[in-house]
Amino acid sequence: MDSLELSKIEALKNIILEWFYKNRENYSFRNNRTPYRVWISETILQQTRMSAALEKMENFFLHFPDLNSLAAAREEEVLFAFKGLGYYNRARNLLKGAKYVVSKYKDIPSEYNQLIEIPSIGPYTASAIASICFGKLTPVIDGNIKRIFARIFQIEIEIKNSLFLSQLNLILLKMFNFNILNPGDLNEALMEFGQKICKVKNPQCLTCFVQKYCLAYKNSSVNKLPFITRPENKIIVNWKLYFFINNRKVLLNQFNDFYLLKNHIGFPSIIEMNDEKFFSTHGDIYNNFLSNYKLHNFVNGDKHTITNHQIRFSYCIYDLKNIEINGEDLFWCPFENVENFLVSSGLNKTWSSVYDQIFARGGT
DNA sequence: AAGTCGGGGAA
DNA sequence: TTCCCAGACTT
Repeated sequence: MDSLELSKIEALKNIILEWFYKNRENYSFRNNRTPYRVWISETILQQTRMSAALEKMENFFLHFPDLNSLAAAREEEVLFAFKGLGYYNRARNLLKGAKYVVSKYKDIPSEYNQLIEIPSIGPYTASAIASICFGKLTPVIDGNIKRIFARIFQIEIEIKNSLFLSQLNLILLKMFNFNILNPGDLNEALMEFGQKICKVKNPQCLTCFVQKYCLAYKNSSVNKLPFITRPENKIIVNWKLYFFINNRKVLLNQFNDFYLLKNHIGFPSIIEMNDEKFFSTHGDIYNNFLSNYKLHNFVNGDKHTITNHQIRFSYCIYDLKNIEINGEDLFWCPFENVENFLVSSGLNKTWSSVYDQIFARGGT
């Protein structure tokens, strides 16, 4: 039985690798594969669609072409290079990681056990760097890998269950235990197979070259696998924004411990959800406006999603001419520079439409 | 072990 | 509308 399993795993490995070498995409991040570039590209790809990641990756490398330039950066610069990508702690942790590597190693180490100690690098990224850059036999586990093996081997266990992971690791251990010339290629082949053929929706089973090995196909359970528990419904959030205008400048607010987008720069805000309220600032602006926000007329703006929050933006515009502002977390910013401070897509979208309105009525 | 953290493309 | 993606970190 075990020998049958082994020969099946070896056949799978060979057939997927063969497909990969004929059909692999020429993604830009596959050029010039230094450990630094692999680290950054794999981090940007986390939980991010390929097309979106590809656009932003080159921009990041333009700002920070190598380890030392990243390690020397300010956090706001790194955050801004991550503009629109989401999960912004990835950016902060990249900076922490770069500083850590520079101080401890000077360059990125080659062993999995060293890599995983680096901030921002978890099991997936450590395995990716070790295999792609250093030829280590470290299988990566991402959503693709979980899906294709759950299907091929009919693993009917919820993917967050540790039992699922142990079964998957057993298979991967066998697959990566053969004489493999380039384990990095195998990792990428498995992921690309999941991305292009064994897709979440509309898997290409009828023409799939793995079909005869696939238990889920045999048992018509492809669309039921893998087992994934659905997250709860999104929390409805009302996010009220104040746009204070004065002489073609708008008042920006450094969020500190706000409810969402912590440490981002935005506009003075109130977040309402159920019976809870959160205020983005607590100085004069809070006393004169935010504390009595229900007296003001807010106009509905865009909808936006942040992880498990469904956000409804609304806003009002005030001319704050001749009013002094106190608060270390507040500052005036010329209209044309605002987009250099906003990182989140939701705030960018809202500012863009508000700016258009102000411009349409002649500016302020 | 469970909760947190963005955004957008596809169906 | 709903789903979920080349995950890591905190609690």
